[in-house]
Amino acid sequence: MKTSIKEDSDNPVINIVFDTLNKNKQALVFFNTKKSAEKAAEDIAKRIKKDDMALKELASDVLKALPRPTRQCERAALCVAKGIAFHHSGLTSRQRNLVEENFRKGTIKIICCTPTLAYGLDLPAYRAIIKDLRRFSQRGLTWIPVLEYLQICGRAGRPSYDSEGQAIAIAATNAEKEKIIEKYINGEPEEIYSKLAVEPVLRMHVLSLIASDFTTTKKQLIDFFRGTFYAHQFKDIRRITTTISKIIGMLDEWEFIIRSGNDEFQSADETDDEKYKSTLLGKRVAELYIDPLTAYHIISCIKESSGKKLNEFSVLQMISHTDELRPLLKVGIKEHDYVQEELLKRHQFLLEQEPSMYEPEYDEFLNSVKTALMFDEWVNEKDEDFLLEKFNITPGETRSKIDRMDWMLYATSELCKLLHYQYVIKEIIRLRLRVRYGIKEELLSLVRLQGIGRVRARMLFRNKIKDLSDVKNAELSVLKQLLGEKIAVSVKNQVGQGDVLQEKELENAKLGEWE
DNA sequence: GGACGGTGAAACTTCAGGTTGCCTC
DNA sequence: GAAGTTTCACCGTCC
Repeated sequence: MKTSIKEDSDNPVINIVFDTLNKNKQALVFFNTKKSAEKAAEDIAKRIKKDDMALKELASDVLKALPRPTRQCERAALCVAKGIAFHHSGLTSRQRNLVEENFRKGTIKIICCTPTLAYGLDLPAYRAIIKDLRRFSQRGLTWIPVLEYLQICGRAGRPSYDSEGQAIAIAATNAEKEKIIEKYINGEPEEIYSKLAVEPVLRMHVLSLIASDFTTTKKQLIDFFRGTFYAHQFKDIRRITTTISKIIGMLDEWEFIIRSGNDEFQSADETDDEKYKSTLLGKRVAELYIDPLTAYHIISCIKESSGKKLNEFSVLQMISHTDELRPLLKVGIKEHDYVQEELLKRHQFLLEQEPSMYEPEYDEFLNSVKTALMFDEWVNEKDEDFLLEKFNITPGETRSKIDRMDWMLYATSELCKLLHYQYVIKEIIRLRLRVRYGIKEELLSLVRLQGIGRVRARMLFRNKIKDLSDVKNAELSVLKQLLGEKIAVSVKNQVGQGDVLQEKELENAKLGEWE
């Protein structure tokens, strides 16, 4: 099928987008970076003159997704006001939902996005326009997999909305056009490969198989993996057996499992009868669903901490330096000195051995320090806008990092409980609440109230209402002025009935017990 | 003559995304 | 590898 598109601009994306708009249809445009998705949305929005009340309201919602708008919120709102949006992991979840909902309603006509929108969403796009088929990787710019290309094309003309759809790939040169036709249109999708033999993945599976008593001997363990897709695909169980041996050794050394039978774990045939049992600690690690290596890292750091000075940076850096927090914030060239200076100030609080500058892992270590510094600012009540300017982390990414830090702090507190590290548990629980709310210590008691988060708690505190008894003593009229009628009444009820503290960890974390 | 501002070329920098625990309304 | 951003030299204008 041939379609001709008017070329009003030298930018093919803009031409196709306006052609789509003229047909009164909607489109998703895929880019390989967040920046280019945002820029394209802005370029398109600038060319649209019309104003629409509904869109203006929507733009204001997008702008107000955070207590203080970031420059990203401002850009997003300006685009949305013209019916154009960008969509990537950096948006807050509220903004993402607004964009998706309004695209579905037809209020938003065009979304410029990264591959976030390629998976799982059913949207009424007539066209999927693919601007970039190459993406930066460690080997430079590489072509995206055919499977991903097909996934993106599948976004156009969803059966629930349209009877047909178009996928348009943009080529910069003739050679690129040939390549696209050959690789993506006439080519075959890649084989799917099992990633089971990768150590971190296997580590978690081996421990959980043993912890759940699903496999209790080496023979059972190997039989289990013999039945997996990995074994089916590679027809070679030897490689996986070697990795399993290594992992069993580690899990044993870290005291997550106990072996009995043979002392040595050499090859499959000799020691088939070796039996495994998880320790209490190993069972908990498996239940917490964290990488055993992470658990070991945390446990060794906490062990090290006895007798040492400990502060929030200690714990934040310890957790930032785990696989679960990846990808970490990258230390840019210009930030190098700043991060190192800050590290020097906090050196005594480090729980792990600092790698030498000349070791390859030093960069990742510095990244973990930068990530910890970002969390440190967050628990000292810096807002998303500040974090975006200082650490170049977008609100959406901030949120996802906070959620993961929250989960890992929970896991850490559970491990400490099991190991009877009483002196750190309370600190960790307090820190977890501070991370969750983004608050300093002094607001901890106020955020225990429902409807009170970092902003309202700070407002109360500034007005000399510093804890629950102050809330109790405060005039309702004063609270109403500060919090609005509904929340003021609810807060009063909560202190009156005294049944606010239902959450178990909050119960444990009662201020009195902390000191 | 010097401060200031505009311009454009060159140098520099950076680059997608996601699941898990547990709890409560 | 490409696009966006920063830096810097150069030039013209104004006081």
